[in-house]
Amino acid sequence: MPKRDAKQDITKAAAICFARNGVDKTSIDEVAREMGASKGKVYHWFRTKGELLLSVRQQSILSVMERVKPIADTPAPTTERFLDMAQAHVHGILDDLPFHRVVVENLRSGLAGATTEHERAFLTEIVALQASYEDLFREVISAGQKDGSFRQQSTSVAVNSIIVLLNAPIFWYQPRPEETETQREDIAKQVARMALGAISI
Amino acid sequence: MPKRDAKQDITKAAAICFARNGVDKTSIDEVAREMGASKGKVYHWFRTKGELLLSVRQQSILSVMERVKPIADTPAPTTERFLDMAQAHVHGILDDLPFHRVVVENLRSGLAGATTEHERAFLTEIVALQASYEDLFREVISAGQKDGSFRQQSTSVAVNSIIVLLNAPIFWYQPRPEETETQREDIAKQVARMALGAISI
Amino acid sequence: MPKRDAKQDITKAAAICFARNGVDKTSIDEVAREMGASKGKVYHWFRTKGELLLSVRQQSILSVMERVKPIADTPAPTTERFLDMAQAHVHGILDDLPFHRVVVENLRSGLAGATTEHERAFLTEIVALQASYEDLFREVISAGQKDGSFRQQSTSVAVNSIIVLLNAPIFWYQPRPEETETQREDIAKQVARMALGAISI
Amino acid sequence: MPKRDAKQDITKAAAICFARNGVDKTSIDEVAREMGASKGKVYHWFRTKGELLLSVRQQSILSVMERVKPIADTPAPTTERFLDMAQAHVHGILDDLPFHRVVVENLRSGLAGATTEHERAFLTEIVALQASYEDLFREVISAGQKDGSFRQQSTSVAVNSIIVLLNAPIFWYQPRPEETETQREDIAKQVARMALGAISI
DNA sequence: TATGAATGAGTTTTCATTCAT
DNA sequence: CATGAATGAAAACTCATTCAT
Repeated sequence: MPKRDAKQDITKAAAICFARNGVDKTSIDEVAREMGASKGKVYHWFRTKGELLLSVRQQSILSVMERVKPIADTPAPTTERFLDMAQAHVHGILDDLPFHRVVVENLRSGLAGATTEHERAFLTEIVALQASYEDLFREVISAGQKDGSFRQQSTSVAVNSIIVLLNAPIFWYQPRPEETETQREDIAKQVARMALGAISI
Repeated sequence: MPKRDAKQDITKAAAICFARNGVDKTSIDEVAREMGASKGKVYHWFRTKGELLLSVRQQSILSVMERVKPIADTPAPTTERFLDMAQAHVHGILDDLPFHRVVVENLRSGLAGATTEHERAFLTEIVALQASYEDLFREVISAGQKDGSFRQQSTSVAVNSIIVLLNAPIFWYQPRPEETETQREDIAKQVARMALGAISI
Repeated sequence: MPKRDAKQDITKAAAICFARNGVDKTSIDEVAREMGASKGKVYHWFRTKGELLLSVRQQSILSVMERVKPIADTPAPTTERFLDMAQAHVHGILDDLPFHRVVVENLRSGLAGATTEHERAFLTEIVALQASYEDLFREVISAGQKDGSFRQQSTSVAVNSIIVLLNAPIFWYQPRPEETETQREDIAKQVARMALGAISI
Repeated sequence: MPKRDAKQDITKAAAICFARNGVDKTSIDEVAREMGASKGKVYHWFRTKGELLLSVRQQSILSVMERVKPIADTPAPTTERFLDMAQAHVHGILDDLPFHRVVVENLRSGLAGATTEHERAFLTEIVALQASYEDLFREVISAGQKDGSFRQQSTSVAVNSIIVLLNAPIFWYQPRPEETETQREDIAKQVARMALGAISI
């Protein structure tokens, strides 16, 4: 099995378990059981539990970025561009809810718990990744403020708050068996529209 | 010492510890040490660690409600009323940051981990309290939608999202020693203004 | 409330709790709750939990002795006397099952756990009481061996074994709501008859 | 090390400790220390302390059964067969006294304390094993009642009482350093003889 | 006499991590 | 690469006991 696959399988299993019971109530044994392997396999690919959590976080950022970056690179007008980016973000959240829930619930423990040299290096990398993701929004908002589409205000506060707002469904969305696709579409549209309103003049 | 005092002292110590290291990384021993008492005292007043967390959550809701309710009861126009409520909420969050951080980071564990009969009863009570707090916002938003101040959209999604947005500083605000008061004022104003924009026409 | 009553009430509550969940799984709090009092009351009358267990044991011996001694003092022929004593013993066991169960299940812990000076003194007293009870059977068996009614064999082994046999219902008798009186009568008769057979020629 | 060995080693160490101080006064740490291993090892093989106790009980039944079953399968006349079975049972008890003491002292706690799903399943298995052992005596006693060797009486009461009687040495036999073998022989003979008398015409 | 708050030692259990195979 | 036995450091929780009221 190539390196990538093994690591991704484990990361996915970890995300599922972490989302189900919380990081601290999930044992490595449980993660292994989730993917039908033994504890040893997990430790073969990840040195510590913290590294596993960081891996989940990395995946979470990458998966949303994959959707948002292409739109950010578009030359569309700021308002339209922002709206599309926001909607793509919410869609990404809704499509992979457990993954993102884990991350949001463990932002701080990620910062505090990185004890190993290895972990710290990994964390630095992820923080940079997160920053580069936030920059996508920083840029479009900044541009909108310059061209008069968006209100003049602290860009930092705006960017941070907007991202929290776009993550909001994490806290209250309960996937239902029926008509999920349309529902998600509606939620994504509404939340993105609210985000636009939050920064518009 | 009357019942209230002991329980409140313990709850406060717990909030401090939970905020510092996270709930799972905090031992009951540490909570006891924080208030210069013995582990036994904590267990005399709270049967489980989960009950202690619920107590923190209860205080958190009550303290914000105390600030917001009087404004909600005001006959001011919806837009103005909403803006003031929102600002009061953010202010409450910023003034007691650690307390509220604990709660937001552990919303789901509160739901999943309530194993004891006692805990479940307590949780039900708190869920009702939280619902009654959210109703303050539900009502003003609903009123604004009727009188044409606010956009027509799902009220549930709007209320839930707005509350997450007002909680946003939890995720990024770092209190600094200097000029905190003005800073907070500015942040509260800006976030409240963004919230208003998020629902306005 | 006179001394006797308080101590007896507590002893009875303790016996009930001990029989229900075992001595070690019963807290003093539970004993207090059983009689609608507070932990402090128990500790006012008994210095340690071990003393409480000894008190249960004392009551157990006294209550059976009360039934058996009058018969032992009778001048009836050995065979008849033994049979009546045995039957009275079994009856006593069945009438106060929980009490006696506790004692039998904790014979050794009574010996090992007596740590306090006070407890040791109490234990000595109870061991003497138990010995004097066993003597009732020792005497009748001994007499029967001399007059040719009972088999010649080690009297110690005989006495010890007979008493265990007479206690046997402790291990398997389950009181049922219906027709208990006749049932008990039958069991007492049969077990007593078996005991007689065990020592007869 | 094969599975069997580890589990058996732990069970044996547990039996020794339980017999020495009682189940409740024995910590898992002590069991581990007894066999020069770590607490973790015990928990690797047994999920709970209760399961460990059940394992001791299982061994206890199996070891006596091993001695008695071959005799029960013999075509000897009922009286002789019963006497030999009884003697074998007492011998088994005396040879492994601590083991059997543990079991008898904790018969009920085994029933009440089985909380885990796993434990309940194990308990069911053991109850069946115990029943099959008792059946050996039920059958010979029943046969003796039919062929006129034994008194007509409730077979259940007889079987239960006889087994308690055969276990009696548990309560009073103190192994001494000198001349143990002959002593045991005598005790086994006498107790078996008493048991026979208890059911004979 | 009785109460119940407080203590702190002790117990079971869990789990990340290591390592021989 | 993968397994799973073994370790040992926590951590939650219990409870006998004390003591001020």
